[in-house]
Amino acid sequence: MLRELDPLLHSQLRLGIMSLLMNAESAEFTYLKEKTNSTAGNVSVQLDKLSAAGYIHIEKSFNGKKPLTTCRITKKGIKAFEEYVNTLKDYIKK
Amino acid sequence: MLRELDPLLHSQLRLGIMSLLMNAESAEFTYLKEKTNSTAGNVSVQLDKLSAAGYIHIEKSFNGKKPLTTCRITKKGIKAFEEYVNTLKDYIKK
DNA sequence: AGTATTTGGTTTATAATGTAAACTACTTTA
DNA sequence: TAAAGTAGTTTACATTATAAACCAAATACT
Repeated sequence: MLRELDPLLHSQLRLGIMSLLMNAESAEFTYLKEKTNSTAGNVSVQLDKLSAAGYIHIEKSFNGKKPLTTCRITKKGIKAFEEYVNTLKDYIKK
Repeated sequence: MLRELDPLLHSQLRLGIMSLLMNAESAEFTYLKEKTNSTAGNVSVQLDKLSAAGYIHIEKSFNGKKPLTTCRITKKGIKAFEEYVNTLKDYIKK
């Protein structure tokens, strides 16, 4: 029987963000927005959800006078991502 | 930049159904319902969507007097599934 | 100097989607 | 013959994703 896929990760944009954060020590808001080819509003909402779940850590600071949002994946986030990938493999294997 | 994931396939239940159909010549409604651990209503709706997209072919017949719904993946469905998996790999690779 | 425009976001409203509950039709069992 | 089971479909609701609208500050025009 097929196992459940973590609904928080099974969303194109959130999965994309998590994927990028798995491969970088940290990433800025604008970088995530560009790489996922998404809108600022959508990225903002999804970052909040990932943060609320404890999957990422968000730090808000300033680059001179411009706001700067930096994101990092947490240990919990890494574990969740890896579990998601393991479960997913059952779905996509031939 | 991350590519788009076919939204028709990026749904737990539809992906599960397609995964099962990729690995079987055909499958009955009740089999799909059990393997995906889903409800009949949900399976019915998602089968219709996959069928409307031309990803599967649905045949309705009778097993004696009981209705029997049999599903088969189409060439288009196989292609879409394979493309989905290829795109997805960019998301889940480290 | 005043006013567009851009940057870097957040909040909110809407559209789309998934899901289960309710229903249909027929069959089997008590 | 009434109740329960099988095999689904339809419909209504709740969740979700997404973009539009908005905010605050900085920079660029004229």
